[in-house]
Amino acid sequence: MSQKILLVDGHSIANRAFYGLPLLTNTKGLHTNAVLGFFNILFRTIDDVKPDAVGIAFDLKTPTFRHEMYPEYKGNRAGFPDELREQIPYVQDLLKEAGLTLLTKEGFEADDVLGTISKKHGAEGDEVMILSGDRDLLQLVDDRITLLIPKTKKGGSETEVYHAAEVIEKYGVGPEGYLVMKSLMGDSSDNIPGVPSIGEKTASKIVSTYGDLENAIAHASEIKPPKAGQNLQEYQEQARLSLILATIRTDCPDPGEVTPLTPEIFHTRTFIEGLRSFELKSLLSRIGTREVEKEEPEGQLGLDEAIPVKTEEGEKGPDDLSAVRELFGLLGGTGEKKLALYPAQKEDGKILGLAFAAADKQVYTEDLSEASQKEILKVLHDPDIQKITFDAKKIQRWLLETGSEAIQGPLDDLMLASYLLNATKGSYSVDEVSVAYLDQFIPTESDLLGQGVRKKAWEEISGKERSAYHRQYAKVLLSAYDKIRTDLEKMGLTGVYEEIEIPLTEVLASMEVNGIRCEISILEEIGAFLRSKIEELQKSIYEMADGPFNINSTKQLGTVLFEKLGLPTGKKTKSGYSTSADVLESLKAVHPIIGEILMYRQLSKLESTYVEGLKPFIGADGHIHPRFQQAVTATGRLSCTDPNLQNIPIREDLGRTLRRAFLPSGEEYFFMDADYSQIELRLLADMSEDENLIAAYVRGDDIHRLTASQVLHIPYDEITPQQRSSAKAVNFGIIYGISAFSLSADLGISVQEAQAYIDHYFIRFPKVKKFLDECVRSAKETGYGRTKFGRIRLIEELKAKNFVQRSFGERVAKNMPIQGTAADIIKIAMNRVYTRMKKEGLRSRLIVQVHDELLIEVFRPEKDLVARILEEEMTGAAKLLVPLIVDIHTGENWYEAK
DNA sequence: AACGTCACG
DNA sequence: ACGTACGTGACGTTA
Repeated sequence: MSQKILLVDGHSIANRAFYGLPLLTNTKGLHTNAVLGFFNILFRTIDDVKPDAVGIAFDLKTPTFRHEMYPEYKGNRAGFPDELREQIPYVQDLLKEAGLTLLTKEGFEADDVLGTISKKHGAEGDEVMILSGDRDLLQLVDDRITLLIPKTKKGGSETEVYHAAEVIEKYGVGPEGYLVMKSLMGDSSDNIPGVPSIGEKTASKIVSTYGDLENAIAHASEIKPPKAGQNLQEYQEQARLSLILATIRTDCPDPGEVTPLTPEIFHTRTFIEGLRSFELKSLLSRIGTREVEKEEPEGQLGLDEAIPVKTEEGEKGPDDLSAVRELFGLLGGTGEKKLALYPAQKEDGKILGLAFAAADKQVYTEDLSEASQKEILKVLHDPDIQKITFDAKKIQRWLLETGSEAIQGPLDDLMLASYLLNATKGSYSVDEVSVAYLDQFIPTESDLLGQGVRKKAWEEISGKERSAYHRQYAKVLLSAYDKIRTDLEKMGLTGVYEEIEIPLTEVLASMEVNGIRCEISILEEIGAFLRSKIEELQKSIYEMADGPFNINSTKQLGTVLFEKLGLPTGKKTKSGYSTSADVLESLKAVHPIIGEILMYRQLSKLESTYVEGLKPFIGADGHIHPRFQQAVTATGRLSCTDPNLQNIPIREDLGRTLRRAFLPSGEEYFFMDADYSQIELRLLADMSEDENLIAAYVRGDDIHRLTASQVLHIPYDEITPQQRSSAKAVNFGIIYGISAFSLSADLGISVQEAQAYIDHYFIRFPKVKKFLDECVRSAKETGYGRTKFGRIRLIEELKAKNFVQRSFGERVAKNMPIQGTAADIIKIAMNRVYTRMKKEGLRSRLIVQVHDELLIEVFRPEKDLVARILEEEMTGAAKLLVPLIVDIHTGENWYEAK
């Protein structure tokens, strides 16, 4: 039986790997780039080649027969840098732990071992691939042996493949000829002497003309250029020696055996633990990759029982509906009623299929016909069945879009659970849950589909693979559920999870499905105006700059302003002069071009981001359907993308007019906008229990005026607008974890003056100081900050030795409880408002949230009722020591409603 | 892909 | 004595 054999030149690949990646260090301080790169190249090649057996050869430290013949051999090799040398044993240990036998031979080099084994297998009719970064091995290539050279280009995952044809193409000679070439050219890295004045070109010509070395020596006098021929004559002994040194031996005694690539290889416990201890996470997830491509994935994937489904034409099996019914049947009776579900999602966001897991069974179906959906809905609406999901909003959207009710009964979302457990990760995936809770490595989506431009659609891989992947994900959810709930409980997060995040999934889904109407003609109108202004400004700027340049390029702009026009430079950035608005603002008086540039910037921002940027998001229904992301921010806020509707201009008049393009979906509706008044400062008062602040809010004072009065010792009624505005900056600063330096920059005063403000503030509001200090102290003790409702944020930076990082951690520890509590409160309010409007059967609906503000599309007859609901549910969302005030505005568009 | 910039709370 | 506000997302340029 002919086999495919992969042979690897260990040192050479480690060397390639080392230089292909930056010098990475894990948390234990060990360098890992060569280890990571080595296995990346190895796994990639195994994926490509799919060999039956693998052999990896290494050099030994002991001298070889070549050293005995020629003591200078490899004499001037600089050797590996220490950072690489120390990684070689790690690579070797990991390979051994993976179950491979390393191939080495006293007195020989790895090349000789590879040569011997490859020729042996070639002779037996096997197909041999040699993986090396060293072109010396080209001499081994024949019709059964191929050389693979991984390219070192950064991030490149390409491999050069050398059959005999490619060798001839590239060097003009065959594999044996390449060896002769080398003995003529020499090789400085191995200190093979060669013949002076013969380089690659001449060597190639000589070899293609005369074939072997002896024939070339015999005809040395004919060789052109004559100098080369003369030298060959003169240095013929040296050439003969070079030939012997360069010749890879194919007759090593007992070179060892290749290891068959059984499913166990690379899947041993010790190997996986080894990778984990090196913190090579990307490799861990890669391991699953090859598993799923195996013939029978089920067993290895740990799927207990796979019910075959008709995921593609021609594949026979019981029809999906009965398979789904069979699985749902397990949920009856008195047993555990837990159902995990995981959707397959197309690129356009549509649901392609659904995987379910219950008890020990999983099914995957792409039959979303009415009959099938009916069956599924029965379960999703069953109040006795526990639904376990990952990103429940996705399912909720699907239900709402198809005109069904959202999920009813107990619902779990392990994405949200993971987010609550560590909000600083930014992205969450089932494969991570699998590793963290089940110690099992499963393929990621990009393992199956690839990434970037080469990313495939689900439809492009086999139905079998789609099914296996999604069933496995559903199974992981079911298996990890108990453990993750235990963790939530342990961290005191059950409340936020059950009361806030889970119910919010339906609210957000409904907001996304509804979307907000955006009138493209209004956008266009503003766009046309902006473009004409931008053109004028551009002209004027070019004139003042004495020539055109790209104003959008900070680099070119910097050159024009600070070199050509010689304006005084302000801050610097990594790559040159800063041209940010605050720098330019300070130069406004120096040169008239500055004002024009600031205006140009402002207008281009509006044009590119808010006119052209929004247009593509307006759907066929005239609505924008953004995504409200629930598991992104570190503090518990929502984020909004595709597009971001949380940063539509409002501060400047011109930008604000863009809000006129946002309209209610029909004549019978208008907008109502409700925002919390100073919610963060009120929370500071509440959480610090500072009597002074609380009293001010209870009295209904203007808080900034009060702050100014107290800090400056000036009567409340005598505060100037200037003083009030400074106090406002101080108040904001407090929430952000103030420093005198930043406050001074913000207010344009000296650091000493700023420090005096801060000192006075804390004398006047001592409990605030105490509260902020306590936030830092407890965060240092526990490792996280916590909101009033229990949400946490891990703050690793507090442990940092580095002052800058640690200071950042301290500011975060002060800010997160406040910002996060405000986020909790508005989420609670959203749930309450949504539930109430739904219960009372209103046609009005929540459409956008902007951190402390809710935008509602109100059905005209429901005006008073909605205003009352908003007021009651928002102010009632939290019981504080100060009143929670909501301001409500109405209008025919978003501009008017603020 | 990273950077600089700027829109929002 | 360190460099500095907290939280986001999107755009255009440059590497």
